[in-house]
Amino acid sequence: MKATIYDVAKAAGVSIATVSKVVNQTGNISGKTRERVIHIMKELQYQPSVVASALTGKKTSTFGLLISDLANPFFAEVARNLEDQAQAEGYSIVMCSTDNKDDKGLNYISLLQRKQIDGLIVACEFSRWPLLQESIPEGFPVVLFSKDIPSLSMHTITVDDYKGGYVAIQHLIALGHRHIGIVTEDSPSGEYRARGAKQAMRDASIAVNEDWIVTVNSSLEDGLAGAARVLGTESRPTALFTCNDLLAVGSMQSAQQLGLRVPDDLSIIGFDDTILSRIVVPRLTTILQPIPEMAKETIQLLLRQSDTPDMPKQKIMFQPQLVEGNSTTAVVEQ
Amino acid sequence: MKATIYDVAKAAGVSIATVSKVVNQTGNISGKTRERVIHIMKELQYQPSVVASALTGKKTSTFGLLISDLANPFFAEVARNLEDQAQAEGYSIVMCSTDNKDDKGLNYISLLQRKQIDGLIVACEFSRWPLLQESIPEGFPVVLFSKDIPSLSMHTITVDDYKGGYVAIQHLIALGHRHIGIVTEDSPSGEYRARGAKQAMRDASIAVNEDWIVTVNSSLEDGLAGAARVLGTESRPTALFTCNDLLAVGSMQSAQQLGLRVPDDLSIIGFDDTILSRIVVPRLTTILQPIPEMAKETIQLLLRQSDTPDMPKQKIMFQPQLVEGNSTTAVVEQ
DNA sequence: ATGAAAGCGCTAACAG
DNA sequence: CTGTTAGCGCTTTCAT
Repeated sequence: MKATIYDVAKAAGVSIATVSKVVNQTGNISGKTRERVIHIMKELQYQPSVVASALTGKKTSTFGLLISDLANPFFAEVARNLEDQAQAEGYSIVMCSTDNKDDKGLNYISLLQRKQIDGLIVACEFSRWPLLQESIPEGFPVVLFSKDIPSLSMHTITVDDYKGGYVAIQHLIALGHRHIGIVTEDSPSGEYRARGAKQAMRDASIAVNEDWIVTVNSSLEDGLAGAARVLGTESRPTALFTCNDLLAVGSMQSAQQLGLRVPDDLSIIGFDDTILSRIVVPRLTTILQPIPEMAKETIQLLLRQSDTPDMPKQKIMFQPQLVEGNSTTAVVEQ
Repeated sequence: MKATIYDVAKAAGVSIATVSKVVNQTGNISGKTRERVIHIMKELQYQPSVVASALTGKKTSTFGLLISDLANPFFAEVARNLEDQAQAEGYSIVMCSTDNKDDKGLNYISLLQRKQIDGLIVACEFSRWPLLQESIPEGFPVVLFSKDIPSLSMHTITVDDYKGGYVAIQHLIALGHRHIGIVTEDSPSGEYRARGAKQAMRDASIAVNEDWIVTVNSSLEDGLAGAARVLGTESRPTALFTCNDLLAVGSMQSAQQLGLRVPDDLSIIGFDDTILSRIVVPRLTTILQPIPEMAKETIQLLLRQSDTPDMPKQKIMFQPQLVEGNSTTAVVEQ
């Protein structure tokens, strides 16, 4: 059987209160007894039970993560970084893929609460966001990761999607492109990105051609099909901005199928800078989200909420960053 | 405050034992009282505390997963599938990336034990495997996922790596290749795969050219560099078998840099069938691991171990499967 | 500086 | 069919 605090107390000839104090470094314990207790603990390989201590109102040192799909490279990277940061603070993370289904998400939330997690990171979509808000007790530590739902009163870590879209287009414009298409995803961040993109075009007095703007789901196939719709138009654009890397890769494949060379015949710029962008040839030009920093801030925000339950809600927005690959190039003068 | 079993009992005018019984569907409770209690539970939004019940010796309904690197697409997919299967059984998973570092792994194991997880899935490497064995109590549910360490007495779920390598080479041979290189990873499964590959060559009376066999770490760059070493030889092979998809992609890039077209000048076959293989052009021919089935069996094995602690150790080996992409083609007669 | 004792929320005999 | 009660392993006053 595993050793308990009683076993240690008995073997050390002290009370369990004393053992508890040396474990938690609380109260006043003489150097001698501390030594002795510590020695015995080693000997017995005593491991304090998180479960028991959680029952007395202490932390479980566990966070929950609701994520769209762990198998998606972008989210996998997010999960990995969150875990690293949590681990550095002595926390572990229970990860839950919701596929952006409200009921799955709500089920997980209820389950995680029963498990008494110390905080929740939401990195998935909800079709009815208020449900989320309702199912979480007031004052419970939560951070919305990488999505900003203005109607929700919650701490939020995002990248500036609008700016990201804007920067992407600026890059294309700087390369001389005047005919730009957009393949966007049907999601809040997708919208922001597209909106920023359009604004950049307007600010440069470039016509926004609605025929060159398509909204699709987020899969390779959708990217391929979406790009095909744009590229199949009579007068196709010379450059394409896609709202994420997966769509960008799909678009590259579409271009190839149509006999268009990237970047010579068509420049493509993606978003996220996932591993995919490094895999494809040519290396994708894309907009990077500073995931490590965002993850760090997320964990810190969660931690701070535990100490300060009624902390004013923060929205922290990180700046996206252009990563130049080889999928974009200067437009060739006709 | 959250409602406890006492609140429910009081509101329903029964004892906590009764409430406990209706919650756990144990004992005999009259229909009427059950109804009433259930009603009150809803009203109070009562959520039984997993922590408290775990303290009385019940399960935490939580598994731990030690994985090399969640951000790696292959492992991300493994994690996702494990989580799905666990979720279907009412379990959640705490995920821990170890980067294959022994100390990280051991730390996690100790932490997870303190959290009283019900089982552990090990999907990472250890340089000193016995450490693993030692740090886990006899009879504690564990499954080794996708790695077979013969010296360890543990339940194991693997794919037949040897066979996978064998099949890969058979495929190349069937296409007429007689000059085959291997880019393998420095890991147990990598070795099995390479070994199977060599055997297939011998069985077909094909010379195994050691100059065409390189062992590298597992990264895109390593794949690129490794392939370059092989392809740079005086008389390069017409086909390459790489021990995983990442290395395959790296090899494709190397081929491209050398001006070799895939598959016309060089056939490449990978291993794992990750998302990467679907991303690249041409679509990678690769050897698939049936991850969903493996994940399912893993969870079941964990579950069964809880019921039958002294269950005889099983090693379940799944069959790999060839997925034909466009990165391999018949060798052109000179 | 140390210990006794009362809980934390729940389960499981054991009574009734 | 329902309730009483003794823990589960730990934390935390409050005494000593």
